[in-house]
Amino acid sequence: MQVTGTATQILDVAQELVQTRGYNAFSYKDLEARVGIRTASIHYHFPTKADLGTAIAKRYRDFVNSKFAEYEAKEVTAPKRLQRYAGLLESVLTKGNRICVGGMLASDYATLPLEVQTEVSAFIHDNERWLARVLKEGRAAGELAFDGTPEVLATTLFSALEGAMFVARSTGDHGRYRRTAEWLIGTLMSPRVAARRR
Amino acid sequence: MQVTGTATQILDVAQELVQTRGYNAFSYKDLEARVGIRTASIHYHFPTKADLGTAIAKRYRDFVNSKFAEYEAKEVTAPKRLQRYAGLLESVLTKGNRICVGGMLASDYATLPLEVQTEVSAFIHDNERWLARVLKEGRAAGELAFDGTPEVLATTLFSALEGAMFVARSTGDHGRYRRTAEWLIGTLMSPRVAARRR
DNA sequence: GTCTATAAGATGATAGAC
DNA sequence: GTCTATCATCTTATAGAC
Repeated sequence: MQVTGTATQILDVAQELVQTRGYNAFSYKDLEARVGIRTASIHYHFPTKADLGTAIAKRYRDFVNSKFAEYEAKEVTAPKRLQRYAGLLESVLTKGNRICVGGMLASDYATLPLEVQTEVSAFIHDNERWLARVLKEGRAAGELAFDGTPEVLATTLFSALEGAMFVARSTGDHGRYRRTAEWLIGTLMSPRVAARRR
Repeated sequence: MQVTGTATQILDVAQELVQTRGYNAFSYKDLEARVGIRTASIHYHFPTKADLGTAIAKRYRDFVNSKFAEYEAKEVTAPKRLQRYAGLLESVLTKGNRICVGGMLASDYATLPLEVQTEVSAFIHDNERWLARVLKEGRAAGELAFDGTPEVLATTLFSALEGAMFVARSTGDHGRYRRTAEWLIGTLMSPRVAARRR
């Protein structure tokens, strides 16, 4: 049985609409039927759309950050941690053709309220920072081999996976996401690349 | 001195708004002041927003396809052709913080009129097909070295560059795009060719 | 907390005059 | 081709009753 509070229900529904349609393509009216209360009542919980957008972005960032902690606790090697990360985004894509909240809001960036923009920038920063750390440790441990700095590769990985979600959705081919993720991680583990570095 | 027709002017302004704000975040009203005619007049040229969106997408796809031909004519090696391609998107980003029309519309995909969706899918297909061909020929010529199929790497490259545009814009750091592009192309270049470049 | 009622403005589009 | 006028609807709220 669902014991979820109204505010959480609103966030759940609104987040799904952000992920499928984008920030500018959903309205309080869209939430009405799905949540089961009137738009005026939704405004009670989230006075403005900026408040709602900020809450969605903050909650999602917290969620992903908690996944980082989980992957570090459960997986010992860098390749496994990267696979978990790629798998997280893949599950988002698979579950209702959704896009990562961070990636979708990044596409809406120019039109977002300032507070939401700040959250989006922070989300990207969190992701890239974690990826860079995993990459750095993985290279130090000899589990990964790559040229350049962990930071550059981190932003490349993040960009590629987020972009792949859009591409997969627009081509109706989720396999495109999976193959992109596998190529990226596979290349980082490749002996050929390892050999090149010596 | 005039030269540019009204329809073209409308397309120019509307395209810029698509690239900066997205399909759902601009209106005929936004075009009014910038084009210098009333919304009713814009409806004369493009009866519905779907017509306008389709025209923007088609024209942009033609433009990019013409660039493919140009790069093949002007550049002989695969790395150079890829650098030109990455440079094209970089110029889009640098010129007014714009996003590639294809990438931005891919982010709006679920809310697009069917005709525009079809154009977006075709745009992605065109880009991936050209990239796959360049990659395949480059590997055959010994200019590039990579694991996996040209097709998988093509979709990875496209996803990464499109994603990097969003990331660059949301972080206010265009350098992120450039470094991503350089890492990707640099990684593909064989040790032999890479050594020759120094 | 949720409702009805209402508001001001935006939006996509059409009719008909010039 | 461009205009004014008008439209039905949507959007983001706010006020006040229950």
